[in-house]
Amino acid sequence: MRVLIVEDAADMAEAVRGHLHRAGMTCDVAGTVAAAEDHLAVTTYDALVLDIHLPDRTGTELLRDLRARGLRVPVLMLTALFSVDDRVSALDHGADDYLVKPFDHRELEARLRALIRRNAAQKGEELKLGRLSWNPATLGARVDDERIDLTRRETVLLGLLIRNAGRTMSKERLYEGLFSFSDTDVGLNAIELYIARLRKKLAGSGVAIETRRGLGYRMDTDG
Amino acid sequence: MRVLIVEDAADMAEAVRGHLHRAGMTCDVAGTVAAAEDHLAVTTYDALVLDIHLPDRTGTELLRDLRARGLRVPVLMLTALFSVDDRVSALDHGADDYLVKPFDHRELEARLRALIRRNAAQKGEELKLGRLSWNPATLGARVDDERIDLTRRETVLLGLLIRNAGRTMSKERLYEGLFSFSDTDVGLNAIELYIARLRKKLAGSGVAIETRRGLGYRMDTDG
DNA sequence: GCCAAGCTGTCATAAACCTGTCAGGGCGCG
DNA sequence: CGCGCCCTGACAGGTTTATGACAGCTTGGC
Repeated sequence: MRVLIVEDAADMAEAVRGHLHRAGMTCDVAGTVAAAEDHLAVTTYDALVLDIHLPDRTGTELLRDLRARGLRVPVLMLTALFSVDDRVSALDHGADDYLVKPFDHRELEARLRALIRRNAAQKGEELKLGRLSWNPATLGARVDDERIDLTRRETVLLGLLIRNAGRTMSKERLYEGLFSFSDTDVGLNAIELYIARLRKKLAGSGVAIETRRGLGYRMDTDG
Repeated sequence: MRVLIVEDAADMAEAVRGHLHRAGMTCDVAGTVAAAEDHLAVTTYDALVLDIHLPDRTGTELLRDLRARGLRVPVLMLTALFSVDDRVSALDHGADDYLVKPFDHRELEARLRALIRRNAAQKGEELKLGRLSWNPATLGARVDDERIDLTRRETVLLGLLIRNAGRTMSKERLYEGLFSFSDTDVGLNAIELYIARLRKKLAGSGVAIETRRGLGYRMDTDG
């Protein structure tokens, strides 16, 4: 769950970030459209929270550009105006939902979750590999019918690997998925650590995490 | 049991909310079709109580749209008119039941419960797990044949957990099911509290509520 | 109405355990 | 062989969860 918040009012942005973070989402903040585009060029997000009024350009313009480029990431617009025109305009430009300021943080969270879930549902659930299966909805992993308990980070890491089974994931890519920019100063070593822990818990599952020296890791059926 | 009340007369809406609340249901109120749609976009309800006459559009139109979208949530219509036409019209548009104002609140509650039960019946009744059983219709819980007394919130929480037995439910998800938007400022901590209380009452029932740190809670047979 | 009983949710404190660093050693590749 | 990358056990924080005590509200009985 990685979310980009595009909002120039620093206190507002921080408040939203705090709430979503507590809700288990990883958040980055951009104060301008330019900054937002920089983030988007580098990282893949599960959703955007987008203010309409920004210093350099309007959020609507950013949204239109994104859709023109074929990006289908869920977007929730924020607006200070309660006007049907604004709402229609936002939805016309490809927003998935909108919210009028001031809003209840729990409502923002709930709607965002709904958007992300809706989006994720289209991609299909319950991934399997060898005798291992993983369900992103229930956060459960099983080998045959026996459950394996994973911690939060292990769960995220397994998700990244199994969704890209057969492909080599660079350590940096995994790092990005696992930690947000605000997780200050976590060493790359942490990835190695979680790979090791995951390997231990996945022993005998018919699935292996191969090390590809200098390139990254690849999950695949073992043997 | 989460119910959305769509009614523009505030006093009427509040009265209904009060009664259903006392009957152990979690209620949200929407005064317009637009507001109702916003709620529906965010949350899943077990039933709708829908007035026909609303400020922006008619309840019938909302109902038709819902059915067109394939939503099969049980809907009980309220109408001030005693007219066979109105009744037929409502049922034609996909309402499951209707009630003519003024009505007895106990009747509303009974019919609503019947609708929910009918809907739940399709999904299978009387949930069992270990030596614990829970009846969604009567909201009663038993261990073997001995009844255990649960408070309202405990009942709702048990329902959420047992319906999703074996699945990890995030604290936020439980929170959504347990508290409505009008329960202002209830801390997430409250979930932990009710988990603790439920665990105490469920001791020796063969059922355990496991903590998955950072992820949520999971109910399952213990041992 | 009024009172008692019980349900609710907050707070503070303690416990549990997840996280990430470090360091020592292993292994592959040039 | 040597360098650099990777593995992994142990450990110190730090964050999340558990739980008892308490005050405000509701509810139901009288």
